[in-house]
Amino acid sequence: MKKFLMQHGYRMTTVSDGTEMRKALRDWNIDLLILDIMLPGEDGFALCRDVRRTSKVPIIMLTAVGEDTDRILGLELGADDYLTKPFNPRELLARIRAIFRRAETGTSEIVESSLEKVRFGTWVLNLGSRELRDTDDVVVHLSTGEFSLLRALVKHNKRPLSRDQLVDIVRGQSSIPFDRSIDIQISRLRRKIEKDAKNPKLIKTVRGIGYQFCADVAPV
Amino acid sequence: MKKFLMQHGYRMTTVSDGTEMRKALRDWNIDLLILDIMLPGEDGFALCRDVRRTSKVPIIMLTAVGEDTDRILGLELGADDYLTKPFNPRELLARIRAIFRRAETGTSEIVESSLEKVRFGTWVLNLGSRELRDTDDVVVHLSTGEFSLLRALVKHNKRPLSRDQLVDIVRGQSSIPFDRSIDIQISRLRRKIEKDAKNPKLIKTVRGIGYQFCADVAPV
DNA sequence: AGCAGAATGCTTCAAATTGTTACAAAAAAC
DNA sequence: GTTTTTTGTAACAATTTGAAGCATTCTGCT
Repeated sequence: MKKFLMQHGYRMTTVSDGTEMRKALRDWNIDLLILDIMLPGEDGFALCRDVRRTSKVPIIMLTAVGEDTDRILGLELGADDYLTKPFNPRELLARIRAIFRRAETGTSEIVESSLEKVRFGTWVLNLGSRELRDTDDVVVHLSTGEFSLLRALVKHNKRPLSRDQLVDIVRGQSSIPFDRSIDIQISRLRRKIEKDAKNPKLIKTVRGIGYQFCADVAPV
Repeated sequence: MKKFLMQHGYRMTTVSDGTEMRKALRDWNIDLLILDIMLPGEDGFALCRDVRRTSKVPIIMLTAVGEDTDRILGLELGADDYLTKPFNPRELLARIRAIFRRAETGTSEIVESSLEKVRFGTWVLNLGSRELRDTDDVVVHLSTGEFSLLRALVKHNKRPLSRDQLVDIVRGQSSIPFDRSIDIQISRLRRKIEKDAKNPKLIKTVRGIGYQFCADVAPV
């Protein structure tokens, strides 16, 4: 499964018990947790409830038993989805995508509405009114695409995003091979928000990966 | 199912085909859509894809066939979850709760019936008398179409609306291809309510999508 | 170092999208 | 029936965007 998902563009970390899981959650930026119910030591339900106490990371639970009660228990404990073994790997893929799509749309809307403005560097970005202002309150006009791109980068602050991911977020579709449009949008965005576009401090290039928003982002 | 869910505290509206569904989505603030695949006329997949084009409302799909491909198709088309008939009503309830937990929200949509007047920017819009006044109480005359358009935008405050949606709301019919009439109405509306029609602060264009009302809207 | 190949930056330009004006048709008011 | 208002069409202007292509930078290697 790890191999399959990595082939489809996800970075994976596998762990073998609850202790390792907690370590991984602490050491990495985990975006999604796939959790089996049958485990050595603590079972999946216990881990799920435990994770939910401190984190909102999406959880998909796997179970060999297709009992209704198990499904209900998992969902009540805070799992986001569940899958009965044996399952079609493509269905797992579809469910992962569904969760991430939700994370882009549904969840982020909440975050956005409660998190109306963010500050980074000398800028304040208003996510509701789509306005970017510097500390003197001067508005810098961003085109629709520039705003979308900046919003995506800021939202995934401190994480490198691949061009594919960015195209997906900004245009809502997967990119064609050799698509360079993101590079150009990045270039235009840098020209507007970087003091020195040659030495970008906010949007850095991660060679071989994509781009990463590096400044601290704070709610206003 | 309607009765069951209403007993558990949800308000429900049931419809019998795609046309009724679209009308309900337009006329109500729908928080969640439960969609059967087997339907008269367009099937659930078609409706799901169609809804996703314009809305992010969570969708749970129901199907009698437990085929993997069906599940995958539904999720790929933008459904948020999926349930095989026959199902335990409590599982449906658990999944509905899971979705609402993910999207714990008071949507920013204004409930029309309960609101007589709203304030945004320097304006107060009286939805009953259809009057727009500035802070000096000076009435700015809006034509029928302009008022409808403004009301639609304000109601779906902070969400981009496509031209199709807007035509649909304003004229009650779907638009012909390449209909630019909304653009012109937007232009006329901006001339009346924006301080600087060249740099709109209230009604912004979302390229490739439509228009979005960006100002904060508060009940008066 | 120096070099080749790959990845990224950026300019130019054309296509697509959107904004706006002028004017005519349609509707409403008188 | 006439006048006024509203609305849509056509046309053109402005903006935004992405493709092509070359320049630049980076990486691994000698």
